[in-house]
Amino acid sequence: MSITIKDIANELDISVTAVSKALNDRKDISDELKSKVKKVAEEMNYSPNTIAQRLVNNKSNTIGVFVLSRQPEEKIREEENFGFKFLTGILEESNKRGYDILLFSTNSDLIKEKSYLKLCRERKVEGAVFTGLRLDDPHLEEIRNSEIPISIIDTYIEGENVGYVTTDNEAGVNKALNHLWSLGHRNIAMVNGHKKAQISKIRFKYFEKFLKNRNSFNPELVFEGDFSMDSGYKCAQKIIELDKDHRPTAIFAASDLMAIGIIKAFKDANLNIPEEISIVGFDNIFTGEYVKPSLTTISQNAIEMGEKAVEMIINESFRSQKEIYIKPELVKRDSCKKIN
Amino acid sequence: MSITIKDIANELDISVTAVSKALNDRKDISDELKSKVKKVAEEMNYSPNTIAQRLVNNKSNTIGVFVLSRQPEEKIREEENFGFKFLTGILEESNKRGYDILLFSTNSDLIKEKSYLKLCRERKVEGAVFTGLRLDDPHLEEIRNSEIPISIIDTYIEGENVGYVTTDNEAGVNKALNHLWSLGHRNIAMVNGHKKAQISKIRFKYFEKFLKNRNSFNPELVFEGDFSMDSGYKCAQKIIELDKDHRPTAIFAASDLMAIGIIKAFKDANLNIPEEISIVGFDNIFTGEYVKPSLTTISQNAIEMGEKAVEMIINESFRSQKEIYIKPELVKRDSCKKIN
DNA sequence: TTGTACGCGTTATCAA
DNA sequence: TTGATAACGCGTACAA
Repeated sequence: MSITIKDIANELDISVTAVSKALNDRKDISDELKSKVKKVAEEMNYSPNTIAQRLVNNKSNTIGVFVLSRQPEEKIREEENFGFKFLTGILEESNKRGYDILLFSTNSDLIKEKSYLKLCRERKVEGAVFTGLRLDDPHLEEIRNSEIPISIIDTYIEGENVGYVTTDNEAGVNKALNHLWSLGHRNIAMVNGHKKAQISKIRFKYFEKFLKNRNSFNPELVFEGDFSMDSGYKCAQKIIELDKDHRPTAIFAASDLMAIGIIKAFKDANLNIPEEISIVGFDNIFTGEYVKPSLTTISQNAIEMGEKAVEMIINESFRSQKEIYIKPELVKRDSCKKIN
Repeated sequence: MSITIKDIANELDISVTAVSKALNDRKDISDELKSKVKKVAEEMNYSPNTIAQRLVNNKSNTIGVFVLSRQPEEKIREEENFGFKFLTGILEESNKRGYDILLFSTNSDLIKEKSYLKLCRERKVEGAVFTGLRLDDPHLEEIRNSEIPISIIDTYIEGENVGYVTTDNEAGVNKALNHLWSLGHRNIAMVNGHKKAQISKIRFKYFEKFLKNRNSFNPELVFEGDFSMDSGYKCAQKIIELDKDHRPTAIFAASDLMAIGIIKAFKDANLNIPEEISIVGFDNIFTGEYVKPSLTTISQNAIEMGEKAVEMIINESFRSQKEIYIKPELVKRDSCKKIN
């Protein structure tokens, strides 16, 4: 049994009210008593019971976080989990502001039998952050109607209490394609993520727009992966099978993992990169710098995205701004080459 | 204001006690009432208030997790954070067993002004998992004397309620060195982590033992890094500066990040790997497969380590076993070569 | 300035 | 089988 304010009150032979007030530095209590109480509390190694405080204050000071996996679940054990990148920002921002982070896993029974929102409501979290939310998630409608403030990274959902933090995908796609275009590429393929991720649709939209504006869009050069390395590899194989005439000179991949898979496939087919084909990825994961050739990519500031997601929930003024776009950067490395 | 059992009681004109019992499937209540209550609860979209439940049951069902950074803090934003690997295991195991995960960040003010244990006590967590705990941590003594069950990944601390989960470092070091030894290497250097990490000391101990047993230990070939890539790079520079006669033919690095830094340094000095020198890392991070040459390394099963850390806390029988060693594997890739 | 009494939402005890 | 009451630890009107 731990020490409570009652124990302190008994020790000093005063009321629990006095102790509570003293510990909370209320001004309707003498400095003398304050210091006496604090001293004894210290001596007795008292820790306030947050649970009781939360109950009486009707405030949990907690934010729920759902790190779902963008990639297929069976692969997150091997590959870099991009979702955790956001977590760094989420964590620091929350703790800095005095909020606890309650973290939920993807494939727990918890989530399978209870909805995200039920988990949140039961714990009285004051907000929730989602990463990796898919469009075929069974609880989407519920999120839309949430009475709890929610911010979702990389998935836009219309809803009173739902905010959106994402990379400025239009800027990102344009930076990638501008880079390729300026290198002379006119025949550009896209290896996209799966359709269950909204960013796939969005990135495709801007991809299409960019090339259509330049009369260079070819729907046959759009391939669907699932963000994983494997899927990139498989899409690349299809590209390799194309007639030399129809083969694109460059590929824009919607994730670095897929880009790495693509590089692998080309290597396995004894085709050199960037000589045979140029590749641009998306994410700027750590590994991208170390593949051969090193990967040109669009860098997402995942940590800042995590921070903003939290800010949006906590900060009232922020909540009026329900869409936040983080600027991406083009990271030039060696997987692209000027066309001759 | 959310719905409480009181609201349900009013609605049905019965007592809150009856509602509570019905919702908890107590057997001293009629099936008829049970189903009636459950139906109404459903209709009213009732969610139990976990906070109140926890207060009255005096059970938080929560585990605290501290992901501290093994690498220097300023680098975790760029480099792969190995700590998050453990998190996957911790999360799934906890949620599976019905426990919530409360996650704390490294450099929050929270941790700076309050001790880890104070944070835990206030929140009444039933156990805590630490990763990346350093030997110069100011709260070490407090952890040792913790009244709350604690499991620490990769740092052994003697203490009534303190458990230890780690890779079997002796096996790991031996696998690495046996591999090099069998390739003919006799002049082997070590690039270790900083001394603030216990695994550094342990890995060094077995490194020394292995080579002393074979009369091949040379203390001048032991270098101290800090697990980061930079530090590996710098240690490698020192090795490169050595006379050709004294230069080792192989390096064992205590982390893959350092190993990658080493590879970089050698490349920058126009020295080929594995021709000039063989390298074995530790961790098996994702990137290791993609550096050139790909990195031979000792694979840690971080996910299993996370799971065990949680099991140890929750499972009573497990807690009697306070040390758990997870088997590492040698992953042979291209950074080692037979000596001629 | 201090203390009494009540309530937060829930469960447990015991009486009806 | 059901319900009144107390309790968990704390904060807060309001009274003293």
